[in-house]
Amino acid sequence: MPPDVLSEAAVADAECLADAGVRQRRKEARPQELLDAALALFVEKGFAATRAEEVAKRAGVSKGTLYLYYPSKEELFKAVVRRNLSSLIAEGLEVAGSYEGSSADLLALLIQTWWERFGNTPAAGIHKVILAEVRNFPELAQFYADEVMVPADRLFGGCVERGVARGEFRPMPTHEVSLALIAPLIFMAIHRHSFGCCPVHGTAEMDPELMLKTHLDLVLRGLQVRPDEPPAKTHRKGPVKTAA
Amino acid sequence: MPPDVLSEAAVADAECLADAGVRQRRKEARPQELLDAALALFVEKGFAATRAEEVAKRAGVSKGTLYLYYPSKEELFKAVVRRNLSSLIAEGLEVAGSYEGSSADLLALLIQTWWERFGNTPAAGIHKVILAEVRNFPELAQFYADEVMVPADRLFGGCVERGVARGEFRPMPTHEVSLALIAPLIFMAIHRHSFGCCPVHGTAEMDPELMLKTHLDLVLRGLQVRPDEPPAKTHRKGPVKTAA
Amino acid sequence: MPPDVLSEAAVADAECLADAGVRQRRKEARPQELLDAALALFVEKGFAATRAEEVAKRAGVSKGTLYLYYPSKEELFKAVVRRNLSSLIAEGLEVAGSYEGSSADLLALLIQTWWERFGNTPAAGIHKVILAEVRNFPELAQFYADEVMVPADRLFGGCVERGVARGEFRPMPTHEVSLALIAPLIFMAIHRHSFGCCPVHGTAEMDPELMLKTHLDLVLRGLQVRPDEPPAKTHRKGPVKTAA
Amino acid sequence: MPPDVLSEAAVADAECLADAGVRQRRKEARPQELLDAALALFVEKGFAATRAEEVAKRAGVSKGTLYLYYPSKEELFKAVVRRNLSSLIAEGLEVAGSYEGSSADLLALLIQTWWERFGNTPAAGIHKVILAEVRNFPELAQFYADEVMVPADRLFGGCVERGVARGEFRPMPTHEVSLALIAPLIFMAIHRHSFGCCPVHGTAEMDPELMLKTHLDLVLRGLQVRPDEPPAKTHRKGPVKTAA
DNA sequence: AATGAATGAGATTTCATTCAT
DNA sequence: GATGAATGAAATCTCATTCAT
Repeated sequence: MPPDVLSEAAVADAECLADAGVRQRRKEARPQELLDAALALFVEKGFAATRAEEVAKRAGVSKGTLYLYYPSKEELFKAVVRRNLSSLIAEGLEVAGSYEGSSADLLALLIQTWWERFGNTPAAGIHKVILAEVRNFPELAQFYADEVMVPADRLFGGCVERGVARGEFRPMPTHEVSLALIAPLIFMAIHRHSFGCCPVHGTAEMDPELMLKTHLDLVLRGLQVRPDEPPAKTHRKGPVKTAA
Repeated sequence: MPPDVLSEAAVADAECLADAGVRQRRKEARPQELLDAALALFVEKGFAATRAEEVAKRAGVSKGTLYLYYPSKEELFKAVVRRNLSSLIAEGLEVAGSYEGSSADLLALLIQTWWERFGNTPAAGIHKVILAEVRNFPELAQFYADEVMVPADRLFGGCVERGVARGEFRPMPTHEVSLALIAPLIFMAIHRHSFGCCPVHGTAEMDPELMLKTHLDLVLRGLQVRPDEPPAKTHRKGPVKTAA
Repeated sequence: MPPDVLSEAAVADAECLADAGVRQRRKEARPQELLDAALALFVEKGFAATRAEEVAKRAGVSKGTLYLYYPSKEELFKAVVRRNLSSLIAEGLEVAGSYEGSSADLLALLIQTWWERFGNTPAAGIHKVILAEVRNFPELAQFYADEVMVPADRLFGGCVERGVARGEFRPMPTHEVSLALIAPLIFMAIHRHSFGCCPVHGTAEMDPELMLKTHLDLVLRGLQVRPDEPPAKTHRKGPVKTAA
Repeated sequence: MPPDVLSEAAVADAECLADAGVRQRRKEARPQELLDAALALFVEKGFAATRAEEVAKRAGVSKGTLYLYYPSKEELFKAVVRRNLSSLIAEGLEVAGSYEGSSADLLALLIQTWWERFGNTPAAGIHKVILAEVRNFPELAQFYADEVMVPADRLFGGCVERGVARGEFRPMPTHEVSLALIAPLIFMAIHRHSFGCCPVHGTAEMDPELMLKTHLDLVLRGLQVRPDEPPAKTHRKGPVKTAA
């Protein structure tokens, strides 16, 4: 829907005789304003509990206008997901591709970047919504897998393999390590969007920076070949080497 | 009139002991049946998207009957949480309390047990629901923190501290390590309840057992003092050294 | 649930062969107990807002038992009305028939008696319910007219006519005077059942006794022929002269 | 069904092309249309027995629209009460304030006006509903007392006191006289809304005008000082003398 | 006769969506 | 294009009534 809607809008704008100004700017900004409003609300309340009218109000338009741009709440939801996740991975792959330093440093950089650019961002809340609602929107599953899970696995997994190939890391099951790397990050992001807002008695305030550092410390040390160890032989699951 | 009525009653009473009443038995089984149905549906669809009538139907009763046992959908949900989570931690604490072996083995045992008794169980899906909807039900936040998060932190954190105290583990920030330990487990559990059902193209089938082993391998190795290292000084809450 | 009921039943069962007593007595008392409970609740909450189960509980029986005696809530309501209104008038007519004193004294006596025997009694609340619900139960209209309105009119109207005939009262439209006599009484009774329970700020506490006396004083003085007046000619249904 | 709605709609249709907003006009008319529909139904069936959807249908709108204007049935009811009762007393007090004639004539005027402007109007049926349901809506009690009972007492009571002060009336307990004055009026109004619709066999058709005149005649004659009487000393709240 | 678990029609209320202006 | 009044399907929850025990 977005593409043709937008091009139609462009035509309409061209016909718009006099003003072409404020209105113009606003009209083109509309979809993004609506997606931003929707993201914020979906992340806060979830899909079902977010009312369409609220999204419209937060975007500064009326309920009717929302439906001018997105034919249903469900389509709006999908558009939010697409918009916010699709561009995520490219950047990471780019960074990884041209990196020259040690694999440990690369992993540290990727994780730090992920956190700054995404985990610490409202968009990270989308994971919460996806995980929660994917079973109610089965078509999202494939989308999420393609857009997020597979690339993330490739990114982090690739980095692990690089380390193994260069003799920096022990050979380990790539896929599983990749998950062990990313899971605490996503979990922490989700957590902050669920509990972070209204702090709860008895739970220590979590410091994400410390958490990040600790996690990285643990995993890198877990991955790295110890000075005293002989480089292990390859086996397990084909190309992946086990530790012991 | 009275005599025969009463003798009839006596006969009835006599039979009463034998069958005790299908009705009776059903009545006693109801709460569990309802909780099971509710758990399954909440986990599948989330709280808001689950209709009360659906829960009733799955439990084989009518809408009205559900409300005979739980006064509202929200109370039903709390009952589900209580029933499925509250007894979990106690057992773990007990095991940990009397354990004699190494801290690494204890952690391995706890994680393995957690997975078998909970993570690999429908009840693990509750985490998904809680994370997704806790902001709409603030009282649940505290409830969940008290019942689940705090005890879990105590259990795993305690184990880490034990290892540090015994010189087996490097000194590290307990709370953060605890989270790094548990996050991948919960994440995996949630993931299985979101995506596990309808497998998605392009994603490798995740093998939880391997994942568990790998995660444990990574983290334990990350925690443990290296043979060549001098036993580090205790410094909790201090700056953490990165492995690299 | 009421313990006395249960223990009583237990006792009855124990004595079972011999007694035929308590149970019997209870069974015969049931309808009245149910009607009393229903009266109290209907008067307090109205017909629609009274739940059948509440009536049963107040009568010390189970919901099912209520339906053993009355086939529906509606029939129960009618039975309550019948039971509580039907015997009201007879007594008054009896008193009036044999009275020897002045008509003013007779009216005073009737009104006082009405108040003591009925107006000041829970049963007076029925008027409230009838007036409120008669349009939802059209058949009650005729019943109420026959059992209450017509006899009351006859009682008080007859007394007025007696006074007129004996030259004590001015000739006035009997029916209207009768209504003017009874209306404040019923109104006061209803009022006490509506507002009397939870006193309201700003309204003076009403003293029913004083109200009664004042009303009687006003009306009797309004009715009675003045010493200085020539005894007026009878003219029912003719135009009524205003006092001023 | 509602004539006003239909005629308005017809007018609107006629102007349709030119106008700039049937919708607008309808929107402004809505609250009154809804209140009228609600008044009619509440008076006919009572609060609990009136379904919100029925009110909407009678006002010519859908269920949802009703809730656009009033957030709950209870609020709708309060709005009906406010709209129909709150402006009533002001007018009376105004009339009374500037009146120059005798107190008897003033009372006659007030009562006549009350009847024409209110008692003989659908709004009078509200009294029925209030009395019947006030115990289920305790906050209405205070509202009704403030808006209706206290002002009415002040109006009529003030008039009685005026008569006493000017030597026209015997000194009597103001509050009680006030009630004795108003009670038959309200009672009659309620009665007409309960029984007036479907006439009942055996009860004389009540002529409200005659009833009003008779009541007024009785009470005024009861109140007024007799020519042969010495003007009594003031003694409020003291024991009241019976006429006989 | 008595019970109370079970039912399901029905009431209130919400909200995604439409459409006249 | 933009609005927001209007709609009605659907969800939660209640309660009169039934019926197996």
